[in-house]
Amino acid sequence: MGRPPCCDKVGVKKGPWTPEEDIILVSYIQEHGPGNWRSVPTNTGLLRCSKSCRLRWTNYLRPGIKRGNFTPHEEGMIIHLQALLGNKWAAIASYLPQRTDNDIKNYWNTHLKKKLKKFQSAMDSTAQDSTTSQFIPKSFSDRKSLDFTTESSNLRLSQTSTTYASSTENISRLLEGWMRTSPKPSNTILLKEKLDQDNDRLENNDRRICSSSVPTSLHCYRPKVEEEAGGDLMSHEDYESILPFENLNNVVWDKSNSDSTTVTITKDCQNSGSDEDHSTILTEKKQKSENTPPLSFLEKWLLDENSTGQVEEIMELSPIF
DNA sequence: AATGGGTCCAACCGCAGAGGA
DNA sequence: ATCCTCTGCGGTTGGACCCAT
Repeated sequence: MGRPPCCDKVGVKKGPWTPEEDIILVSYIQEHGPGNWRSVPTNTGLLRCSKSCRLRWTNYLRPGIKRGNFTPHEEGMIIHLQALLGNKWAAIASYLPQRTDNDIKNYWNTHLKKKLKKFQSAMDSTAQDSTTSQFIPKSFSDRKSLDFTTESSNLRLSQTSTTYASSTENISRLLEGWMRTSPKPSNTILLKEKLDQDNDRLENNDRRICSSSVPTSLHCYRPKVEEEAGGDLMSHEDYESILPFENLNNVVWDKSNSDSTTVTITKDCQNSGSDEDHSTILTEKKQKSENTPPLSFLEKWLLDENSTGQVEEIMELSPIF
């Protein structure tokens, strides 16, 4: 009785996209802008369903997507945000605007889960003789789906790009210029506005975080740089400057409430010239679990921009553990 | 060189929510 | 209120690739 799958029509092509298809899709979007995906296959002659076109654009062809290896800092952010938010990849991706949720999800499933599992097992093995196990966030230790494979996934980190992957990167680069001058898509809203809304929600929600308070799909409302109308659109620099975690300089754990722990993460907005409205990037009210410390050293280094070396160190999981 | 197993990731699937008619 | 379309999201998978034998 359910709706038939959207892509099961006869004649609808599946499988990897070819460069020719990408060019057709990109050309069409250059002309009409993203959106109204239903009409894309019809108008372009692409033998793809609308959903496939949207996904291809969102995950690969859209300008501003960073491909290639994740930096240790990005890894740390993903690990921390995953611990905070769970598998809310879109929400996590909103804090890494250059990465897609699909990318982050894949990276988590293929790399980080294993690393964390190794880390956890290593910590478990030393838990008997010390209190170090308390440093593992409960959110990590509760993860049930972590698989325990210990193969050397790092060896494959650099293998990813195929020739065609680099060609899509080139298409994205080409589009960068277009995005700077094209009219604003209908679904684009100001990031500032969005953050204000999020902050308002946070205020109204007793400054506690919930999944809906996290800006989702930030890509969709990433402001255009050098927007023609000027107005209060942010510059690219402003936009980058308010990215959460980029300049974290203050992490406050509020334990005043005995039933919960609230962490408020703030950053300097030195570049934006405004340090009040957007300074509170992420406020979380975590349910306080039995022995979970409010801020483990692990979380701290994840949040500490200057701890990249430590991130790499722990990520490499030296035999010390 | 052949091949079999392991790994990775691009793409697909199915569901749910939003919004309009 | 209901239906339909569009879009977003998270989970899953198939094929390509790598490596050891």
